[in-house]
Amino acid sequence: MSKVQKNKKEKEDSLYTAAYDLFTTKGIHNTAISDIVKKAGVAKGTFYLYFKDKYDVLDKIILNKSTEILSIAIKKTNSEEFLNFEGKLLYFIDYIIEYLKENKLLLKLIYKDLSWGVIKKAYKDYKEINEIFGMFEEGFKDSNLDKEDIEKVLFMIIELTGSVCYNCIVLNEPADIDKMKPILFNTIKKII
Amino acid sequence: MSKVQKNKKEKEDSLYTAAYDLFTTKGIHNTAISDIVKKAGVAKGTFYLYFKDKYDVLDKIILNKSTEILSIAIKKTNSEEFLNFEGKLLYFIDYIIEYLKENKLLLKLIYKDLSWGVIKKAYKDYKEINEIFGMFEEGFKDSNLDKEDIEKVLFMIIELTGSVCYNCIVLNEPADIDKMKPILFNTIKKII
Amino acid sequence: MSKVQKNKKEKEDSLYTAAYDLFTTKGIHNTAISDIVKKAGVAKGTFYLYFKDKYDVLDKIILNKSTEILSIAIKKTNSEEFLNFEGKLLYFIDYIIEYLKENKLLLKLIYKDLSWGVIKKAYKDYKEINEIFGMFEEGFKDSNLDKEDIEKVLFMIIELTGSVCYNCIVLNEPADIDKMKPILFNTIKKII
Amino acid sequence: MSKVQKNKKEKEDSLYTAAYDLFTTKGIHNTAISDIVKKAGVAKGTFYLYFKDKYDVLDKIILNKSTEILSIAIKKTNSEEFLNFEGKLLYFIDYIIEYLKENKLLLKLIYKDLSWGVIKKAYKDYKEINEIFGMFEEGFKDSNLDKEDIEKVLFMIIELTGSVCYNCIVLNEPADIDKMKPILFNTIKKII
DNA sequence: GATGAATGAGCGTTCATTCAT
DNA sequence: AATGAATGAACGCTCATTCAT
Repeated sequence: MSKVQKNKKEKEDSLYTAAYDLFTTKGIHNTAISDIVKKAGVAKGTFYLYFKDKYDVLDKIILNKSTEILSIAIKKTNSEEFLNFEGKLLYFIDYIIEYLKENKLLLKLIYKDLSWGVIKKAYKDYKEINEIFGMFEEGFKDSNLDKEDIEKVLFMIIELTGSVCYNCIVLNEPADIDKMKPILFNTIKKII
Repeated sequence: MSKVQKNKKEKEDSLYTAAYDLFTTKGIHNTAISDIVKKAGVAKGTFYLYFKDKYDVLDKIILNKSTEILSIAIKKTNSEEFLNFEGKLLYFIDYIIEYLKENKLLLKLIYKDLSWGVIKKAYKDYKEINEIFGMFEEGFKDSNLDKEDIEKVLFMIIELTGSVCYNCIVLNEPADIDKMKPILFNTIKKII
Repeated sequence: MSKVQKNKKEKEDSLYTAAYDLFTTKGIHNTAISDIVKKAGVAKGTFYLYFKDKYDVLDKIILNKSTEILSIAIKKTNSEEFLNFEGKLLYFIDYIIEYLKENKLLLKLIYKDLSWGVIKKAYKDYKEINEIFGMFEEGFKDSNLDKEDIEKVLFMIIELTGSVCYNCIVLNEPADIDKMKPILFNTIKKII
Repeated sequence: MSKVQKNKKEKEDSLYTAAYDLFTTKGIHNTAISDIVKKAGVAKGTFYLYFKDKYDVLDKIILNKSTEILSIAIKKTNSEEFLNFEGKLLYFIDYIIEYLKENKLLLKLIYKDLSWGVIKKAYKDYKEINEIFGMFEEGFKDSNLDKEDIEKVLFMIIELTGSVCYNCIVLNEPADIDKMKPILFNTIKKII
């Protein structure tokens, strides 16, 4: 990588980092582009060399972070041995919950704008996300559900888990995440 | 009600209506207070006699509309006869889904800011919402779940239904709501 | 006029005056709205209560000033006695030339954006401008030209006079206005 | 011409062409230097190797194009035979009008900034433009006008023609150019 | 209670210009 | 000679909020 290329990468990265820090601490609404560039230590115009507007950075951050989490979780899950699919899935979900428990601000940021569409996009572009679908299909191979229905069940489990995480971790409603987990896991067991 | 009081009520109502119309059609972000007062046909200063700011109206609208929907649904459900609790619950949920299907813009508006906290608040203040909890507790009376756990299950069913409605009706992801319904109902059956 | 109305008029007038002064001295391109409001002694937002943007004030200034000049000139001309139409027309034109000679900056400002369309607009709205057309038609009543052709001749005389004024007074090209006048007048005599 | 010099010429030409295209289609105000270089396919810095700023290219374009038109018109006129000076002059003017009728965008671009000064400059530098003055002086040799007055008459005819072209072709005011032509030609006949 | 003119901080965005490569 | 990433002053414009009437 040339010196110029390296410098560009550094600027872009510092903008990402600054935006992420401000979005999570001050909120998206309260973060101005001038705040981001000030924190990143670059000129205002530089921002527009890399991003269209505030929501452009946000979208890219959400996609990156979401993919990162799922990627780590699936990698970790695949490195372990399980008796059955149920155990594997619950381990995977538990890993994500524990991760988000430690990254409350990240959870707050990504949940509101994380949609099934984003996940589907990541699924196409990233090998690791693809593996989640693979794991899920494998787990359901003995059932009489077709591929589309399996996807719908996965969608519901993800949405349910996401909702529970957001409400319990961020809002502490209706209960603490640790108190909620057994019920959630029980529910997921019933679903699959 | 005196003439003055009636006039006040009219102004407040016109502000509510104008705000609701603009929020649903133009979006919250793109609606300014000046837009609301122009549409409502009142002076700018008048807005501040009734509301703190834009988000104050929004919160009140969400609370009102949410309560209204749930209230209608529970009233309708109570006017019918059912063989068992499962049938009753699914009828109740189906009614809400069908309602939101017809009111896509409303769904879009309330979902993003509808939290368990709002529902809990409505539950304390409105008789009809209270009945939903009553119906649910009644349905679980034979199980060995305590009151808190029952509430958690209800919470999950509501969150799951809300997520499915938002994704399928507003975003059409991962499938049309009518294609998703059987899976959702099946899942709810498994949960209870 | 109420106090509020008077105050509004004052603000608008001060914006007009400030804009005119800056446009003529610094040029349109080099005048920012912040300059105008600073000079006018009002807040930035106040500008937008009265005008759409910089070019909105400009258009209105051009229309006002143009109408004003023509209005004064026709009034003055009508107060004098003439042997024939030719004398009357040349007096009218001479009056305008002398006026613009004393108001070089105004000439510079209005010429570039003064079009026949603006004059036609003023002709419909202002009684005095209308009289110019009347005077012209009266002068041509013995010719065999129809109304439309008379208008075309008037148009050419105005354009020619305007061009000569701008070039000779503002740019001093190809000669001083006083040296050019005889040729211009001679030409106009030939035209009518 | 060396390869390097050829390359330089190519770059400069592509900048001219790009600027001309953008000025005529998007307008001068709405064309940024970044637009020009993008269209020309050169780097931003390269622009400054050839031009001072946006108005530098503009001035050069106006001078080039104006000279080009006049040059073609005089060449064409000189290749024809005429009974008298009047016929020759009107042919010359008509040629220019027809040319501008087909090049509305060019007319729009050059008119606003085309001054007698530009023509005088071209007259000194370009042989063909010089011939126009020659033709004119030749045509007036029997009158008792001195050289300076002849120039003034020429100036007025050019300004009048220019005004009529701009208003009738670009703005369609006060009439279509073809409807205006007879009156214009008649007027010019009267002037000379 | 109701008004709406006035405010001005603050926003996103542009773009001519520079200069190390 | 050519590049194009970086700059940052400057801009137009918005809009929540105030307050004299």
